[in-house]
Amino acid sequence: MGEKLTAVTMKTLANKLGVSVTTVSNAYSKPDRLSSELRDQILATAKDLGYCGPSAAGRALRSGKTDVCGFLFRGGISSAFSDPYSIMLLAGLSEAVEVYGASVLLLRAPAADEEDNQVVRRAAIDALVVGPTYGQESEIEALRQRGVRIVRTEPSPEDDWVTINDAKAGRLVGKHLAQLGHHRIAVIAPADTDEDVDVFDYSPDRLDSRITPQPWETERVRGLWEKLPGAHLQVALARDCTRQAGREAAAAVLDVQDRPTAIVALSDVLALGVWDAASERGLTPGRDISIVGFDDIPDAAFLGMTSVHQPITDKGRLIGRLAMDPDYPQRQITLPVELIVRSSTGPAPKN
Amino acid sequence: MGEKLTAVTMKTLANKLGVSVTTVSNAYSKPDRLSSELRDQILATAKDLGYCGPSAAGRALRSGKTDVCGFLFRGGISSAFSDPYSIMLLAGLSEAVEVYGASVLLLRAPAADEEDNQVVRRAAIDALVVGPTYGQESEIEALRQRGVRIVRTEPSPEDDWVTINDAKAGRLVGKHLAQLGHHRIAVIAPADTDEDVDVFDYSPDRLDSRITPQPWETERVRGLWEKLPGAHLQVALARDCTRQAGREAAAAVLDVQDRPTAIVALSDVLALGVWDAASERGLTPGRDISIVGFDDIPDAAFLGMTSVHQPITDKGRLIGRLAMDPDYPQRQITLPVELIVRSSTGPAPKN
DNA sequence: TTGTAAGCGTTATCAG
DNA sequence: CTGATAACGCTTACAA
Repeated sequence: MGEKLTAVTMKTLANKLGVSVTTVSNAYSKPDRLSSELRDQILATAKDLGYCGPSAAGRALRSGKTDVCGFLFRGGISSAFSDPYSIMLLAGLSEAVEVYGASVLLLRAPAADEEDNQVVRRAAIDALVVGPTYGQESEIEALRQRGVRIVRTEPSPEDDWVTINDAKAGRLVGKHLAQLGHHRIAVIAPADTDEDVDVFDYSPDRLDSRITPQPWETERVRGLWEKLPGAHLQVALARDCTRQAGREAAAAVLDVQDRPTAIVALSDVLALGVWDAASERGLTPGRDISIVGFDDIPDAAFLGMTSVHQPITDKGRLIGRLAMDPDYPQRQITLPVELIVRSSTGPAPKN
Repeated sequence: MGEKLTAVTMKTLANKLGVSVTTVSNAYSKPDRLSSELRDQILATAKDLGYCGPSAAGRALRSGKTDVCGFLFRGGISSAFSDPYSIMLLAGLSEAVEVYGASVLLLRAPAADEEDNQVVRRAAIDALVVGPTYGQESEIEALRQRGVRIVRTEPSPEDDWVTINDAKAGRLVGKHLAQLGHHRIAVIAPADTDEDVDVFDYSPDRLDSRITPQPWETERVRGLWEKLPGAHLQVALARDCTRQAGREAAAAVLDVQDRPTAIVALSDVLALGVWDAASERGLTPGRDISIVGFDDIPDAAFLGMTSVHQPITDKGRLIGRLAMDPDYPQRQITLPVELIVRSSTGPAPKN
């Protein structure tokens, strides 16, 4: 008994050394404001007493800085981890954020029907990275009012963003397929719905009426359509953005009389599923059927997938810089895209 | 001018409503301590004034709780994101942690030569998840002293952990290969070094002398060895735990006179690289050469990889529970492993 | 059911 | 170069 279990704080150090708390604080955050001998002495006693640096909470409360960058996931976190795109983005983001001595906090966006999500609102963060817009923006608004810097992956008037030109990406694919003589084309789009695979002839309105497409989806299809005048463009909705869903959606357009000669998946993960479906039917990609994806993820590149490359990791890095550095000059950035032609596309088979 | 830009706090609300700060606080954290009318009124004015809930910093400072679970990455964050194992673990972890209203903070473990990493020490977290032990444990020690709960993926006397029996996993593979009549076997192990691929005959000491293997590596090889008495066991070191590194390491053991009839990669990512290397040489896995991996990740399963399954996502979930719930009864858990035989293994070719 | 007062650990400000 | 003092926004005893 009589055992004193007080936490070691700056005060403890200050008392022990006969200096003020301010000086101890300065030893950590403002090294140039005290003699280096005193600083060394303070750091040494800190190690002695088992003091492990300024507490994040105290620091955050007083200075408002947390050195944490939030990353908001749409829907379940698991979905984000099953998508190489998110993961590569996250990798780049973490890398950049690290340079500023900060870390990344994973935040799950509340579902549209959730009242108000305390988890996101309460987050102690300096900046928040937001992916494709999701229904409920109120949490983001709340954070913005608290002074949290918002960085997006899609254009937004009031926030910073790093994006690509999705319409152009679509056009690159459209042009490529037109040159190869494709006329019957199917688009596989993620629907984020629980319903069965749905197939319909494309028109902008009809797409909007079936799902609430995210801007990048709308834009990609629009660009594609623009370069394929007169083509027969179908859309098949995939349950979600996974390989398996892509496979199922592809099955729906492949198992019919006049199957398309080319399938465009709105992301490479889906395209991999398309590849699976084609292979299972004895179709060789690039010869019997052309397959195109977007994003150019390694797994797809490895197989020889023709895809629209975007610098995902660089995008993440840039987002990280914008998030952590308020003085970074360019705050709304469009990154280049490029069509990488590989073996999965070829001339439309004549039959 | 004269514009007052004060942050909206509980005090603002309290003044506006003529109640005390305590009551406002209770409206958020202890709803049963005030009448529901008053609570509703408070929440309404909060929305009015644009108050977005208790600030994490204040809360953390006063109560000590942050509702954040740290996840410590070995080496660069990028490496963790390139490994499906880490990603699946993280997915399970996030899922569980979310249930407790908490989020996950990604922390990069400092390199062995870094003095003291403020980023990890300062982290405002309730619990820390630590993967395979890395050299410098002092950061972890510091956090433990601050009352941060430590959960590991490998057995540790003083902390909580969730692990698998790696030796048993190795034995399952050894037994399987023995039954198939394999005698010349190569093991691909990740070395985390920049040196060239190194190949040597296995013995426990020799492995330790070449690299500093992590416990799970040592155990897996030991188990394997145990069930393969008299076999010729080689070890090839891969640069890191990536598909490409696995491919390079496999090349080194395949391009020789008496190549092994079976290759055991210590993780499925490496095994995929082995598969690549074999295919490039016209060898069909399961017929011309047997390939076995560990972890049973989807990409490998898809190809037909024989692998030791471990419930990675469940492991993550369990770790999350241990991290967030101090009262969870079982605190040191070993999860089952199971050999899944697929097409990548077959009888040793006689030649 | 509500209020009062103290203090969590830090940093900003200003004075020596 | 160093120090005293006052917040930062919240929760927690305890008191009413």
